[in-house]
Amino acid sequence: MRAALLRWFDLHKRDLPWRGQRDPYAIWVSEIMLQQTQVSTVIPYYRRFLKRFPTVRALSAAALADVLGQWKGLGYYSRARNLHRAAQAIVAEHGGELPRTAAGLRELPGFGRYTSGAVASIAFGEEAPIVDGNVARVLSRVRAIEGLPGDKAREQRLWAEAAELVKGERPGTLNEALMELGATVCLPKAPLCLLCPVSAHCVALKTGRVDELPPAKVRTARKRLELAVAVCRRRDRLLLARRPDAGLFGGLWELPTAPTPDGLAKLLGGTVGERLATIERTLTHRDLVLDVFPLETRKKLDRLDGYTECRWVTKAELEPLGMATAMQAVLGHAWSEGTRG
DNA sequence: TACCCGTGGAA
DNA sequence: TTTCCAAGGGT
Repeated sequence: MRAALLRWFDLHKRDLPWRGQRDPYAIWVSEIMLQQTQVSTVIPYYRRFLKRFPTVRALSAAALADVLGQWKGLGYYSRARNLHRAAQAIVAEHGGELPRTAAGLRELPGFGRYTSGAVASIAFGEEAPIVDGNVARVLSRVRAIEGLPGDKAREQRLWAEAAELVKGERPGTLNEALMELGATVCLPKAPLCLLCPVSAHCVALKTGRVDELPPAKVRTARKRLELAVAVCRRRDRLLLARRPDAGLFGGLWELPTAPTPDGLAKLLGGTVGERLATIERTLTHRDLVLDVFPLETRKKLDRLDGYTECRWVTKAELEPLGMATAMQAVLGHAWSEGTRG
């Protein structure tokens, strides 16, 4: 099975920008960006990021605000904060070089079990196993491993199988091959078993259970989160505020937000006008509803309760700030509203 | 352990 | 339109 995977990968692997070079830093960046994010989404971000921050030292010397600005729109922003923190730790404690083992990497922020194994195997050739969504699906089928995602016995079995499989020549390539197979052949629905290099080893195929393995994750219903957002303007500037580092949209900039319009008046003073727009966004676990209001106030507003800092910015100054996609949609309305009257 | 954290592609 | 879920980690 191992030989079949490697042979298949050598012939059929996609040509991706982080393949074909051994810079551990570049491999690391790609692994972080690819967490819960599809390849096609990552590619432009990866290129821009490596151009802007070409080395660990360059990243560690950058301001977090610039890193979050580069990450804008990619989601799961704690990844960017942890990447930056880890770069600083690598410079401060490891002479600017990534630790070369999974165990060493695991100590750094943002390196969990998967990412440590991925970087250690792909960049440094360690026989370190990985189990991501792709590998879990492939191994569930090939070995007919039962249980729901998250089930402890199932996870343990998957990691044990992955650990067994990675031993031997080219462990990093073997890991990449498993993921590539899951991403392009062993698909969640309607897998392409006729094209699969390991179909002869696949218990699920042999027993007609490909469609029932692995079982879908049980998902809880999304919660509705409705917020009032203030468009507070002075000449050609809007009032922006930066959220605390932890939690939803952590460390990102936004128009000041409160649970209700009254809450906005309390936060900013002044008078709330008629609703300008409502923006709805669906996140994995939330239905986000943003009601946008104009607000006029004469208060000084050089700081705001619940925010790390705030700033009056022009459209040009706003461009590089880290910001969630939902808030960028709100800003579209805010600027167009201003040019009208 | 259970829950939190974004976004977009695909069917 | 809705649902799934993607190279997961932190708390």
